[in-house]
Amino acid sequence: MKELTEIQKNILNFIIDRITGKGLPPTLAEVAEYCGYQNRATVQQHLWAIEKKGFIKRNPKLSRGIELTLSNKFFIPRPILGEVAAGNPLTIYPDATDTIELPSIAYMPKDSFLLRVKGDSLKDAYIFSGDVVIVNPNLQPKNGQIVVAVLEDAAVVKRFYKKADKIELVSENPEYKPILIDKKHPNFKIVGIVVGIYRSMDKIAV
Amino acid sequence: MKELTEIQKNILNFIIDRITGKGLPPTLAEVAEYCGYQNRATVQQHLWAIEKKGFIKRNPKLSRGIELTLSNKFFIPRPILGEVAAGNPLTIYPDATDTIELPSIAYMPKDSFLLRVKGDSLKDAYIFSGDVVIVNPNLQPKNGQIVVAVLEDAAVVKRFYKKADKIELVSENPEYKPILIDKKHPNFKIVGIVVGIYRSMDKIAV
DNA sequence: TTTAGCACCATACAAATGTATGGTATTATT
DNA sequence: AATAATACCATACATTTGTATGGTGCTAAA
Repeated sequence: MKELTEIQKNILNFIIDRITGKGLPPTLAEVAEYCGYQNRATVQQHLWAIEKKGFIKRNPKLSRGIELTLSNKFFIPRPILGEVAAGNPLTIYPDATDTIELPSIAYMPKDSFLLRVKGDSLKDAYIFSGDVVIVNPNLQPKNGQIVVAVLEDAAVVKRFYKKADKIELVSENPEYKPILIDKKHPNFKIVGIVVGIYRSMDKIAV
Repeated sequence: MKELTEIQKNILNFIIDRITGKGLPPTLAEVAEYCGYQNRATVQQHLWAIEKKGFIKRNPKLSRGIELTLSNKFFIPRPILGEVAAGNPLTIYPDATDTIELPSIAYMPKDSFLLRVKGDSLKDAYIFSGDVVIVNPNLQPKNGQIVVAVLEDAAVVKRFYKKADKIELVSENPEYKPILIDKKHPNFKIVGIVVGIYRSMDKIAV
């Protein structure tokens, strides 16, 4: 399978976003608008190139007839934004560091993103180093939910508990002590809520 | 939510089939063809009725702009083939016993299927009761991989090890003893390999 | 008896959609 | 120097698509 150019990658990612987000492949016009093109013929040519390289399949004459052919449609490559500490904080990298083949059954709400967990402070919540967590930034955290938070420019994954005027972030692992943060702490922000985890088994298989 | 008529149910099922099967909602013309109608206006009226009763949402002017609003527009109930024992064997039921809320974008690949794990014999492999495992029946098992096997009409999830003339299926949990099976055992079959697990977090959140 | 809902039909129309053709410019390879 | 691939543009065309309007029966409720 040949490599895609940067522009082709960009278009393919847009198509994947639409399919996994809205559940609806885009029309040529929608791709053109996203890319800022003045016509659909340019998109047509890009799609033809992407199809020739084997990443999509087009159903001729059919509106929105773009299918993904990635690994049998079962897995969709998605960027991992960075690594997040379950134990001690780590920085979230601004650019994607890695990609994972995420199963298409995994629920990816709009705007949500992936982080790979490092450390074992959540092992009693059955989340382990190497697991990929799906983070939804559009939800309000409830007590007991597992959240991703940024504290002093570093990210942590912990259980969230709301107290009178403070927020408590606790690890399941008793080795790590709970963190207490004032609600008005300037360098604290809830990034999102962990809505699911995915683990590929080939890491474990010998 | 009002009841649908038989015809409306039929159309809604066709729409769900298309979305979950092909990943593409149908056009009015495709529904009309499926129903044997001579025109799209009839479909339009049916869709209007189905939308009025709250089962779908239409995006005006947008081709294939039919969204499902069942429980949450992201999720569609899908059958789980059965429960599979990580500890003691359980039968795989021929009919769906339960449904999992899968994203509406979920194309299930032709042969793969889902099983919900019951029991704790795999807890040292970090698979827990309630997790959904993704099973691929088209792979040859390698030593150390986690497989789904049928033994005497019951299914188990265990680690696979190939011996000289026998197959050993072991649990991670020492409470359960390894199973040794002759390769030519008549009522033994490897169903597939666990390629991944998916866990929705709202089960765990308090 | 009137009204409402259901289940179709036919026809018409503007906009959207995929496709086709031909053009320009840049870059990398041969 | 020639060729191919990439990355756009403009214009045109036949279908497809969603929508609108109006009509015919039928059935059940008010």
